[in-house]
Amino acid sequence: MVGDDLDTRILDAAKRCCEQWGVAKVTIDDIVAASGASRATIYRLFPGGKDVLFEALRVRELTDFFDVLTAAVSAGGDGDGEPDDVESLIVRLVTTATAELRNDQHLAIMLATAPGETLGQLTVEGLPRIIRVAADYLVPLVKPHIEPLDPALLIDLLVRLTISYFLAPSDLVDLGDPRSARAVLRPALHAYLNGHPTAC
Amino acid sequence: MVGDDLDTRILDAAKRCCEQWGVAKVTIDDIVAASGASRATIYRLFPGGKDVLFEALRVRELTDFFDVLTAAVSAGGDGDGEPDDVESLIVRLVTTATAELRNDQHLAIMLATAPGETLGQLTVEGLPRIIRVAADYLVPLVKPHIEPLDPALLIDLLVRLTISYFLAPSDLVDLGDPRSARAVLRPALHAYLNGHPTAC
DNA sequence: GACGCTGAGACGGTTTTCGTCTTATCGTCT
DNA sequence: AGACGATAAGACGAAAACCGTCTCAGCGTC
Repeated sequence: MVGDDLDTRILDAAKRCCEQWGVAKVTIDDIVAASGASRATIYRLFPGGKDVLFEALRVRELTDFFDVLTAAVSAGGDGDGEPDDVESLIVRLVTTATAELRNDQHLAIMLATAPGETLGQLTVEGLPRIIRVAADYLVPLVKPHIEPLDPALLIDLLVRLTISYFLAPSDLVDLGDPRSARAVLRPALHAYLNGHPTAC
Repeated sequence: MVGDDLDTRILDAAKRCCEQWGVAKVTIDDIVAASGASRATIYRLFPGGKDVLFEALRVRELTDFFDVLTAAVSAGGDGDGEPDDVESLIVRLVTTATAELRNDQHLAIMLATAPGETLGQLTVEGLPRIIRVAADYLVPLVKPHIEPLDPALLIDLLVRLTISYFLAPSDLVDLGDPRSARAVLRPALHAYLNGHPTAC
């Protein structure tokens, strides 16, 4: 932790400050105090101040998330020689992502201490980026299985569903459970693959 | 909750703000927004601003605490006709107070989100007031049993012990457990009653 | 209708925060 | 050793946030 890069140290400090006070209440000086870096250094590494810094933090959190997700999904291929069918791949993506969200300590704290800010990042301002990064990571994974259809649309849909069921769990569906996830996704997925993208 | 007194509404709002951001980061405008009261009203009810307001909040929390404590201890008198011996009374006080501290949701949140501030209120700046209020409530309870000794000294001691064991539980003592509490308190109590206030 | 209480918010003064800049220190490379 | 880049510390003026007070309008009560 101590020997990390300077920018990592600063982002970690910003993350801690965030958890304590919420983005809105954190000042650059708080991050200076928490990171041990000097004000000048912070502005050199993140020119633009708080906005740029927290933007960088969000990007890092997001890529970390998808690094873990893709690693877990790739490693978890059952036989790991023969690729599974699309449906199994999708189910594994969704269930793993759901589990990762539910285990995310930082996210839980942020939702508890600054629900407004955090919900915004998950559902409004932040959603386009989430979908973009998700596409970067996951399109290559699913594309070979569903060509020639557009994989980006599928990912877009899955991201929205996963986040919605994470934020507001349903009595009828549990996307953390492979059985339930498969039951929900199968019809939509087949419709999609047969050229009838789900209504909406 | 809505029909409460204005000052109660404002103090409740201040409490919520506190839990979210810690006293240091809360502004009058935050409390205005959270309470629905206007800035003018807040300054009229708490002339002096944030300091006075949070002071009032601490006093309220404190008196609430001891209201609950004395009610529980009084009601919990085993036969409730014949008064117990001093030792049993003291043990009941300490165990009940410990349980109340451990169940205090607000206190737990404050200790988690603003440990520095909160610890200060429990151990340094705030301790004199805690002891003073404790004395107001508890001296009448114990005085009849230990006259002609000074009950204030005993209360002072018990407050400090209870807070210390709450903040830093020991492997050897559990002041939430009557058996353990009695074992710890009996020797000190007897020494005190026999005119040898515990060394220190 | 007069009166008191309250919410809304304007206002100037103060404090905090920002973003830049300078200086001193430290480690590294030559 | 000496030059150099990176960094911590913190000074500085400008901008923003915050404070405490004040006015005013709305609303219920007498």
